[in-house]
Amino acid sequence: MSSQQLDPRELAIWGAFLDLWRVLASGMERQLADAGSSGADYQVLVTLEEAGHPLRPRDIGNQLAWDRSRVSHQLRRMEQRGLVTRTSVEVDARGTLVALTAQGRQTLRAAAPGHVAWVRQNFLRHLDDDDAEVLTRVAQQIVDSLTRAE
Amino acid sequence: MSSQQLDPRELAIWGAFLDLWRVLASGMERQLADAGSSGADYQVLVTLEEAGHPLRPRDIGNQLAWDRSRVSHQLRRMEQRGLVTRTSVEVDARGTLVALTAQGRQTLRAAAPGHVAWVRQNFLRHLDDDDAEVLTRVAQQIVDSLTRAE
DNA sequence: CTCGTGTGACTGACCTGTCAACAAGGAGGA
DNA sequence: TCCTCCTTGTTGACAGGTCAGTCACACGAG
Repeated sequence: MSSQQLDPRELAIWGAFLDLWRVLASGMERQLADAGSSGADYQVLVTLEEAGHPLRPRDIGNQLAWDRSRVSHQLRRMEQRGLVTRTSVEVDARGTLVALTAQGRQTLRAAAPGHVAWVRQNFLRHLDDDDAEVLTRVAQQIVDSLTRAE
Repeated sequence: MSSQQLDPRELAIWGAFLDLWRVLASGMERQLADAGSSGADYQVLVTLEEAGHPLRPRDIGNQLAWDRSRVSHQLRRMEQRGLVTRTSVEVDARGTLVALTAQGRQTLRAAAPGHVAWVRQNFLRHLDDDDAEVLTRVAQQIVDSLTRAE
């Protein structure tokens, strides 16, 4: 029942999931690279575009569940590449406002359709309604459980 | 049918999966760090232990689906930390043999039970037989599809 | 034999992510 | 006011990963 090793049935499930994880991660990253972006850049760009207005690093971090340090490093790199700007004008003197540049918006527009098509083609297409229900329910349950446990 | 955005139903599925991915990755990495290891170290240690004898970097790479460069960097770091040794004695003069050290074996023994328990507690526990069947089937199908497409 | 091609492994440059430390600004109570 | 504590954001050091380039060797065709 609780040995030191996963039994074959457990291993088949967990191994299949790990393989899925690996090929989806590398495939998605490759697709975004072909479109001139990257996973991290894309997530930040989408977050800013959907908000419709400049955001503080804190809000980006909350949205993506990234820690402050990661957000800061990522924004510095994206600023150097001309995708976003940071301005310190703010009510809270600690704060920074991060805004999309024209180039950032254009990078997002160039990458988004291919990304959406990739997700449909390589993930959603393989799920019928019942599969999708199972996957969504299980995923939410695991996320809830792990999030509450923190 | 094929708009530029994911519709709400698609987004619920894909978003749930991305969240699952994120919490499992960070949780698993944290658990292994608490046990004195890391995801990359652990995979290499398990591969070597299960083989039961020293392996060549090529074989480790094939087993884990890592490229040669990644394997080489990882082994260099693990050798510096005393987890493995590399010896150049070999029939094929290009080859290297990678072996576990006592410390490597001990690190694995210290990490394995907690890792297995973590996978059961945070992943397998949430899947009944039907869920597991759906997940395994879908994962294999997606992996096959993406692997063949390379 | 030797030439060409493929394989095994390493390295350096560079990008990404985590952690710990830090600086500096708010916010509230004694 | 002053003290304390929390929040925001940055940075440096480091582990991890990808990519391109390099070197040595293996091996079959001719």
